[in-house]
Amino acid sequence: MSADKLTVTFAALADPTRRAILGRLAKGQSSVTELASPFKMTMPAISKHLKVLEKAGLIERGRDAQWRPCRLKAKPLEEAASWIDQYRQFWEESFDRLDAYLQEIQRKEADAASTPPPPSIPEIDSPEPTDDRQS
Amino acid sequence: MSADKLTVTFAALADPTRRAILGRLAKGQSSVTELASPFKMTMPAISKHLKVLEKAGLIERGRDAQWRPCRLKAKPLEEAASWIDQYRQFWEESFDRLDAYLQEIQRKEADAASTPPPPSIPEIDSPEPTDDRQS
DNA sequence: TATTTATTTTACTGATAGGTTATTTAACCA
DNA sequence: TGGTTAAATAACCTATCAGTAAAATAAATA
Repeated sequence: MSADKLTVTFAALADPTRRAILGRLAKGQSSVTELASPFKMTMPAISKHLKVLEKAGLIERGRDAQWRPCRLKAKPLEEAASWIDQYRQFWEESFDRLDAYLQEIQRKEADAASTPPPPSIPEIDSPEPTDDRQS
Repeated sequence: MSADKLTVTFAALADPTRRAILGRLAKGQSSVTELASPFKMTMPAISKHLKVLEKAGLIERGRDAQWRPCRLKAKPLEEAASWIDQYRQFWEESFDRLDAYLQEIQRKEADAASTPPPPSIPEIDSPEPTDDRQS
């Protein structure tokens, strides 16, 4: 139980309905019915989506009489953003060329066998090789 | 078929094994066997993860004799990063207080009924209310 | 050509995700 | 109190996911 936070966060974001709900909540808190209105799905379906978002810490639910106002809690997005940001260099143009070059070097060295890895490839804080699998 | 790119990207990232694979590839291209080595799972499992990453455009596979070297292609991460970045204001401290204030205002106005939405809440480019559901 | 190495594909399994309808809970209102 | 509105829960269905073992494919090598 309890996969790591990044997994839960990304999984929550991997659904267009849930992303749209977050988009709506960015404009201010909202009731469940109001959140549901743009969608062609039933309330229980929305309720489930909200539960996923809540478990990911992306929303918080209060109580106002019979309404359960939802509020955006963007903190987990910070973690997600900074994980992704590790890779920024890889999508920036200038790096792409350097990358291609370094990888070519690396391939040749591998062929020639031995010799330590190329000079100083911008090294990424290896996202834990995750011996973490589910039983 | 073909859910939108963000969905596919986030879904690909919502797995620690796949994130670790990307982490490994950030250090340079790698064969499948090499990628598999840190994990306690079988080759076909890794092969499937690679297929998910490939379909998300996060890796590219070449051919070098019997090896299929994988390379990181970080472009989709850019899109993901900029989607998340819409919410940056919401996790930054200074905004949290403003947000709480604006949401309180908004709640009171809702109670009083009528009157258009509060002044100019930092508005987010509403991530499509996604009539997009799967058939 | 036969064998080995690297990888993918196939066929299967159990668990989970996303949706539904029907029912229940909670709070307000007449 | 009884009725209405808001939302959550339960029970169910189907599709997809993450893994497996076994077989097939592809290329190098003896």
